[in-house]
Amino acid sequence: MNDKLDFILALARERHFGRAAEACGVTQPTLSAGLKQLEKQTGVLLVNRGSRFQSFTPEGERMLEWARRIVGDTRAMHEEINSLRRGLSGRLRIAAIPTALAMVALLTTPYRVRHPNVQFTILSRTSIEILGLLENLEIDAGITYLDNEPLGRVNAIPLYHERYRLLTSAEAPLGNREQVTWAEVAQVPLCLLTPDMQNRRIIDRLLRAAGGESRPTLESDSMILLFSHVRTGRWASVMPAKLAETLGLTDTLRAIPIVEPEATQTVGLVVPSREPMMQITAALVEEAKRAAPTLDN
Amino acid sequence: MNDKLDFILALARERHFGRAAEACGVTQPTLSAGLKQLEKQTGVLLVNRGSRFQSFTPEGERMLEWARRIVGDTRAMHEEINSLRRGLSGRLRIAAIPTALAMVALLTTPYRVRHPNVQFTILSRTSIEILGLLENLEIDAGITYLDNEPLGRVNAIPLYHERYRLLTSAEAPLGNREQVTWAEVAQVPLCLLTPDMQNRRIIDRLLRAAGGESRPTLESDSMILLFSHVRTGRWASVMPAKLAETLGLTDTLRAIPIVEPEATQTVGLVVPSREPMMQITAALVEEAKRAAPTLDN
DNA sequence: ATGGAACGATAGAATTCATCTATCAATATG
DNA sequence: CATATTGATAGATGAATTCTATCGTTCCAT
Repeated sequence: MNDKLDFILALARERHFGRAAEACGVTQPTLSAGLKQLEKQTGVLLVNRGSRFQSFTPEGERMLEWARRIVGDTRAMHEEINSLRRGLSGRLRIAAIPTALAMVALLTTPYRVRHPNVQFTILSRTSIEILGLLENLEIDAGITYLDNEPLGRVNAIPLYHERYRLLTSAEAPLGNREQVTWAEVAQVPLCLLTPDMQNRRIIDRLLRAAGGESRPTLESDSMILLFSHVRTGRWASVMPAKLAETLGLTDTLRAIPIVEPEATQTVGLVVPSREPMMQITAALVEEAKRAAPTLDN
Repeated sequence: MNDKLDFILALARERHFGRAAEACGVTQPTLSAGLKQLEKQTGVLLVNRGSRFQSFTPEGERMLEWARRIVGDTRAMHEEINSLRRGLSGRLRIAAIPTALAMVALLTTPYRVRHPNVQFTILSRTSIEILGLLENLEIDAGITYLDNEPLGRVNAIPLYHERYRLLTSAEAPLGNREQVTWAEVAQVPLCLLTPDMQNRRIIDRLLRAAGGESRPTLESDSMILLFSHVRTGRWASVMPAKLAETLGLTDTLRAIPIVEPEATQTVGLVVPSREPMMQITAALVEEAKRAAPTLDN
């Protein structure tokens, strides 16, 4: 009867019977029947439905909470038993904000040395999406901003402080400066992430605080796209220092510190706060604690 | 697949396939098949068996840990969903040490006023057994000594301090005293609990510390039996003050404080330390916290 | 209004899965 | 050495799950 809990988790994710069924690898009538069975067993309506999925009832919400925990524990159990047999193995699912993607390798590389049988899935997501995925057990860990959004029921391990650089060609206006102010940056046409990204919202906030306005010439949800534009020498962008370094600077491409204020954002690892942790996740937390001191130059 | 976890819990309790099967309400082959299925699924041997149950493998022990948690959470989930519908209901299973049995009513009575639909099962057990039952989810809460045994993964709520009285007829030797010493008590023939009870071991320890020896004339595992003997006026016993009061004193039956030292033992409620608690258990904890200040005169 | 698409519920058939009874082999016990 | 106990195995039965196919609503665009 406990495997039906997968159904209600999937339904919470998809908010759609058909898609939830597909996600569970069953047909839609099967999922419908499973939910109906849960409802019959508890004697309570779990889902408000009228020709389509509407919402969970309060009882459904509570069951959802428990289901997350129980399903998570069940997975953790199997994972741990497996580990006892042949060391840490399985697939570690991570989601990171785009600006942090470049540094994920600094965690995964030493991780892989220690635990060669673990496979990785790494997704690029917004900070909000990351928290949702964590909540729904669709990922094991996230890398995101720790300061702004309320994080929910997760453990956070700070990794480094994001510092901002104006990324621009040496020939462009401001291109020869040792540092620039946010007020000056506000005057430059920029390539920035789309507004659903927290990085963009942070930069917008800093620009506004400096009396400027954010009117980016170009928006994208891909850092690679932004960077490739800047690299032509005809565009400019604001990027975290670490990312700019990773992507590579040239003589003509400069990353100029932005001051007044010298803003920083804490970026860190977030994992579900469950006791005990899945070993595969615990090992990542270990790696993060090991790496953190060396990251923050 | 998750309902098979019941099997391994039962097997841990009974250490016997047949009895475990009976406890689960299935036949022995069913339980055997269920375990074999778990082993096939995880690919690990869980139980060492050679013509009979021997032990769990390390992997089995780990799965046992998880199974306790998962099964407990599953129960808690159903219980909570039920509560949302028609208030707190279900059966609250408590085990208490014999000397604390009399005061259980001080918790259950106000509990019942607040939650009339909850039924009770109350068992008399030794302190050791109580911890085992808690561990195996066979009871929801225990009432036992908090000071001595290591408690394990439980939350403890102190209720009161047990103080000791010599229970004896007024005509007997020492019967006219306002207080007696442990050394004096050691000289009297006593009715005491059997040595598997912690209360007995505590008293033995106190008697020995006073230079005496414990040679009780009569042993029993039932407080009622002890008390009924004392009541005849021809026997004496050492009992917690609270218990003596509850059972009722008469002109000829006196409860004399024992000093040098004036020993006390903390008695309290213990519940599984799981987050969140089952509501039915949480309500008992509330009751305990409410009652505790008024209990310790 | 009306036709069509999307969504979830329902019915009935096929099949898988769990459980039972009966029995066996191995081991412990006297 | 005889017997009882314990857990594994085999085959039959029955229950439960899942599937395919279809239906009734609702929503939306024409």
